[in-house]
Amino acid sequence: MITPIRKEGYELFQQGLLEFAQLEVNGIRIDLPLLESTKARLEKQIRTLHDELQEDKVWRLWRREFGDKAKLTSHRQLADILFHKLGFEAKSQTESGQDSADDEALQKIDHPFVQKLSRFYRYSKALGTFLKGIEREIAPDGRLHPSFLLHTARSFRSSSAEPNFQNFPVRDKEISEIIRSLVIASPKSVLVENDFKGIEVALSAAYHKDPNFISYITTPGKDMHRDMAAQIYLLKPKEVDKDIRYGAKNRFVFPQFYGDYYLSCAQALWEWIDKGKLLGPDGKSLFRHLKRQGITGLGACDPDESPEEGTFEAHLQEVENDFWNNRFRVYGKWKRTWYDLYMERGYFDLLTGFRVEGFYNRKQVCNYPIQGSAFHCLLWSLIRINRLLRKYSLRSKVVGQIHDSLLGDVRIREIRDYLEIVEQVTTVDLRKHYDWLIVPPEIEYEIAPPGKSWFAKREIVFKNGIFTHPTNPKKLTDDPIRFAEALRNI
DNA sequence: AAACAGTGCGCG
DNA sequence: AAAGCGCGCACTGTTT
Repeated sequence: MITPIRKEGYELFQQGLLEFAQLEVNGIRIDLPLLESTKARLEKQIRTLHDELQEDKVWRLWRREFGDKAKLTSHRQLADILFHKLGFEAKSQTESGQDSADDEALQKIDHPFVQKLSRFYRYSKALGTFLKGIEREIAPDGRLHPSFLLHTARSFRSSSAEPNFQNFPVRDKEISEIIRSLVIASPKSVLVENDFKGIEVALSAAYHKDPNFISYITTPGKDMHRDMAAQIYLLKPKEVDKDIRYGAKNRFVFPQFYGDYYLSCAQALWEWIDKGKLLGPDGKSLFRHLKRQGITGLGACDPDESPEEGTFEAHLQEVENDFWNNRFRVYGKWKRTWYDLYMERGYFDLLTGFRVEGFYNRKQVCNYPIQGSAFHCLLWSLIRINRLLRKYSLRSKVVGQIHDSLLGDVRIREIRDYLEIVEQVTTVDLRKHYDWLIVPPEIEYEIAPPGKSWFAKREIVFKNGIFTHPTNPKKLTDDPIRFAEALRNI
């Protein structure tokens, strides 16, 4: 049960709904000829893979087992073939205790049929969910009009449907190119994406106010992911490279913030040494370095046994303990008292003007305020940006929203005006409005060159009306048309 | 035919 | 004490 406890929360959602409706009306332009050709190409690739798979002897076994009911797309059948007929060892189970045949499991099986099947599933997902979803939902104006909703997410964020615009592929570069290349700008326009930088981290700080945490975020040169990487992999901070830092950030720090625990982190971080091809200070495998530091192996990672000394899992237990009780002890204490207060009162309040009542577990109680009000910063900004776009009669439109980012379909002549509005609202007005935002919000700028798709977006730097290259501090230009031309060369 | 549970996978 | 949080959508296989 969500209730706005203050007029502010009520107005945020009421006005937010109106602006979401505006986004839905604006719609996202789709490259229709490319959609048709991409679909045909992908269908052919999938057919080929399907035919090749059906020539494999594993498929003959599969047919023998399931007869006419045999289907390459049945994970239930696949699990039976892999783990009961072919004798591969199942390494993970589903929630109901069945052997899991998801991609993580498939990647652990070194077999040509299984690896081809994994590719078949990847392409099938791109076609079935995304290409067909886009095709089905395209309106007569050649645009997608996804719905953006405020009444479905339990965490007080938004959701998107018909199609879900918030899960278009981005991490898998090959699939991302297939799908995001279809999203294009209107005539005389470019696509502009603005992401809040670390807005959930900023909200987290606003709730717990941990001084060390805040110092990490606001002090130039300080870097919590680098320091955690050093502690986790027993390195000096300056020995931490990009890949090592990436692993610490995404396999320890963020999972810990959301309530993960050392055993699952230890396994993920250990696996990353191999996957990320991590190297120690001597340029040889990081495994070797850890061994020299007295870490003999990962450990059994059995939740019922306490970790054996000298294992990576034992080390991670110490790292986790230090993380919550020393490094970020104020944050750790906030988690405990925040939950205790909820248990006592039966509700918790968000900084953005909502009261949350009902049954929630410890993690939900600690995560919802952060996730929810981080999104509310985006929502508040959207309302304000749309009003200013109308006030100045600009023809540029916001066309999509993904929790902490906005997608604009921006007239080339208006690029500078649009970005100035975004900058003013997200970094100045927002901070003034939510005075509890003790970490100043920052916004990032990505633009697709004229004539290019969403996939081709490039990061640029924009400050005080001037566009610059992200690495080369040389001023690009302050003229939007010349700037748009210059974008082609970034 | 429609509804449902289970599994899997895309995103922040 | 338990062991990341939040969404929407496709597909299988069963039940209504």
